[in-house]
Formats: sequence, C-alpha cells, structure tokens
Amino acid sequence: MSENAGRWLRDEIENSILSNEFSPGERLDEMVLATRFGVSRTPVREALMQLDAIGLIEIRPRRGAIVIDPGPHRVYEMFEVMAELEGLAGSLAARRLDKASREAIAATHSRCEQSAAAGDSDAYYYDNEEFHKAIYAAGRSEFLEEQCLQLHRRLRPYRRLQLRVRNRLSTSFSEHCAIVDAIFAGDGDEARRLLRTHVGIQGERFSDLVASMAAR
Amino acid sequence: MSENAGRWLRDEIENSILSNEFSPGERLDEMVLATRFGVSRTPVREALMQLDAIGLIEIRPRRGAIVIDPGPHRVYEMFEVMAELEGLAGSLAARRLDKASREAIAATHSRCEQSAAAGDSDAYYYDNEEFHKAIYAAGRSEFLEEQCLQLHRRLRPYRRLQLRVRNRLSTSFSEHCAIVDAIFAGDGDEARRLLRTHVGIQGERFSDLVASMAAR
DNA sequence: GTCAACAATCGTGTATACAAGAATTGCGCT
DNA sequence: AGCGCAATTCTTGTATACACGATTGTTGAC
Repeated sequence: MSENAGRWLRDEIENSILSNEFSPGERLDEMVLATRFGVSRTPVREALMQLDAIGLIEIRPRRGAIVIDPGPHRVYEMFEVMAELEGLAGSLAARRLDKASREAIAATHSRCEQSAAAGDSDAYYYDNEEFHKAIYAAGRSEFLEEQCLQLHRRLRPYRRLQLRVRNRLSTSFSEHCAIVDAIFAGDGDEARRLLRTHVGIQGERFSDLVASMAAR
Repeated sequence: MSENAGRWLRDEIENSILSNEFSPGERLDEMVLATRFGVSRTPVREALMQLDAIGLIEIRPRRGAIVIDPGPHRVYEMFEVMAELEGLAGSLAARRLDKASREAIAATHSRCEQSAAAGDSDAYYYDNEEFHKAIYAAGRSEFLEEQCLQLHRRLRPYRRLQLRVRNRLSTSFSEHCAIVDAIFAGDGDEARRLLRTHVGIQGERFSDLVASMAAR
C-alpha cells in the first residue's frame, strides 16, 4: 500500500472501474468501499473526489457517487481528441527526435513486431501501449505527455477491445511501421496524419468498437 | 455558497489561485483556509484533493499543498495543446455548423468587433472568451468542449496578459474574421490551421508572454 | 386497488478528536 | 562560535461522531 491511503485508494478504485469490476452506472457506497479496503470513510471520500475531478465517476450531492457510463458516442469523441493529441505528439517527435527517444521507439516497435507475428493479442496490447508512450515521451512536451497518458488510461479498456477484432493486430502493426518511418524521417506532418488515422476510430472501426462494447 | 462546501471551496480556491491571490509556490495551510472560509478542515481537504487532480496544486505527502508554478516553458506547452484542441473544435465546427451555433459565433464575433474598435481590452478579453467558447460548442463534441473549457480556464490569466501587448487586440480581431469566414464557408482544414496559429504562441508572441509574466 | 403522505432508515456532508510524521528550535558538544 | 542531535511543536492523515437530506416502505384514504 502506498504511504498515503487516499492515493492508494484512488488508484485501486480507478483500476476496479477500468477493469470493469464496477459496472458503469453502479453506485459506489462509501461505507462498502471503506470496509472492503479496511479503512474509514475519510480516505474513501478523498479518493472519490479525485476520481470525480478526473471524470471517471460523478458525485451527485447528497446522492452518492456513480460510475460514469461513456456511451459509444462519447467514447468516439474521446478517441477523436486522443487522435489529435497523439498526432501532435508524433509531429513534435519527428521534429525533436533525439537518440534516446529514437532507440525507445525502435525497441518498443520491434517488441510489437514480435507479438504481432506471434499473434499474441494480450502481449501486443501491452507492447502497443509502450510504443505509444514512447512517442508521447519523444514529443518532449511534458504537459502534452501528461495529457496523453491520462486520456490513454481512460481509453485503455476500449483499446483492448479493439485489438480483438479480426485482423486488427496486423493492420495495427503495419500502421506502426509507417508511423515509425515518418518520425525517423523527420516528417512531422506525415507522422501527425498517420497517427491521427491510426488512433481515430472512423467508419467501420467505430462499428467494430460498438459491437465489442455491446458484446460485454 | 453552493449547497456543497467542498465544491464551493474548490471554486473559491481555484479563483484565488488563477487571480494570483495565492502566488505560485505558496504553501496552502489547511487550517488557515478553514478558518478563512469558516469551515472545518474536512471540506478544505476535499477541495485541495480536487485541485490536485486538476493540476492546479501539488500535494506532497505529509508536507502540505503548494500552488504549482507553471514556468514559461510549461505555459508554452499548454498553449500548444490548447491550439491543437481549438483547431479540432474549429474543424468540427466548420463541418457540423448548424443555425444556432452559427448565430452564436456571429453574435460573439460582432461583440468582439465593438470592443476591439473601442480599444477596450478588458471588454475584449471577456468577449473573446465567449467567442472561443462558441466555437467549442459548435464542434458538437461534448468531450472536446469540456477539455477545451478546462484548459481555457487554466490559461485564462495568460490569455489576459497577451492582450495587453501592443496591437495584439486588432491583430486578434482580424484573425477572428478569417476564422469565422473559414468556419462559415465549411472549410474545416482552413479553420483548423487558422485557429492553431491564432491560439498558439509561436515566435515573438512567446517572448511577449514571457516578458509579461516576468513583469508581474 | 392505487396513490399520496408521513415516518423510519439509510447514506452523505461536516466537524472534531486522535495519531503519526516533518519542521523547527534549543541545547550540548566540538 | 558553528555544527549536529534531540525534543517539542506544528501540520497532515485517519478515524469517529453527529447532523441533515434523500430514499424507501408503510399506512390510510379515496
């Protein structure tokens, strides 16, 4: 447990929400959470306030906290913003690429190649995440990196769903290749464009996501 | 006072920070805030946790909360992201513009024209804000709109500083004109491009900002 | 039988008390 | 006199108690 019960609880509850242990719309009872995690209501409340500020739950005055249910349309909007931010990160990365970032991108990219070749979608899910994080970091904008990481966390479950779609794994990897090429070539505009379409969920990719969401 | 002391305090303290009543780096003593606002420490702590989640303050475990000091470089990074988000909002607005949004943009735009003509930089500051908010709303993406509003709030003090720079007021308004034209013409790419450069603080605009920040 | 009003219960919002870790100050030592 | 260590004090972190509003269940009337 972290040195601070409030922070620890925030992460704990956040993970429970993102891993769908608490269903969207579910009411989070402070007392239940408190006994479950073996603390008093005070740190639980602090954790809930933070999750509310992040946007994962909604606290209705005097009526408790409920897990926010981002419907397909809202998830689409979130991916739309994510695509924009990643595009910016990519374009900055292409312009500012240094040796360390280049190696980080190359390393995570080759790990993606391996898990894609093995058809291991769980491994690819993880490696893909590291690949994108490497790009965020390569942009050399701390604020942008933080924003990307935060939004990435919220979209993580849906990114995972997406990978289960047929052929998505190999398609994703070939898109990665083009992205890496553009960044390494210093072509910021191209990197931006490629990342936007890679991350965005236009057309059938959106239908796939909706289908996956409905399937749960 | 809002029905909820925690929310109320959050807004209250947030305003105090943004209006520079609490200086960056300053330590926020829970007991002092509690007595000042006539409440106990509990709601104060809840407000502080939320401000920490938003990124306005930093709570160091067992060492209290301090107001975050975004140096010029970080402010630049924040404007960079803001420019990207506003660009997206503008491009969506151009594509999805409906009657109500069109009227809202036209109305706020003409109010900007009046205050710009009058050389009233305080009035322009307010009208300009409404103009940009009209564009966020016209994008018809609730999530994007929320993100834009949140970042806008954090950058508000700096936007104000910028307007004090010589000629900035009329330059800003003529940029607005071009933006409105692009959006009304349905030219999403152009609206995006114009908004990016309008909001971003490249080159001398950045130096101006740094100078203004240092002047305080 | 259904609807409405009232009462009881449950859960949140706030205050206060207590515990534990940092900061600070004073004392002793070199 | 300066530095280091220790004790005290101050502040944060957590628990608990109390108050108020919301929800729900029951009873009575139409």
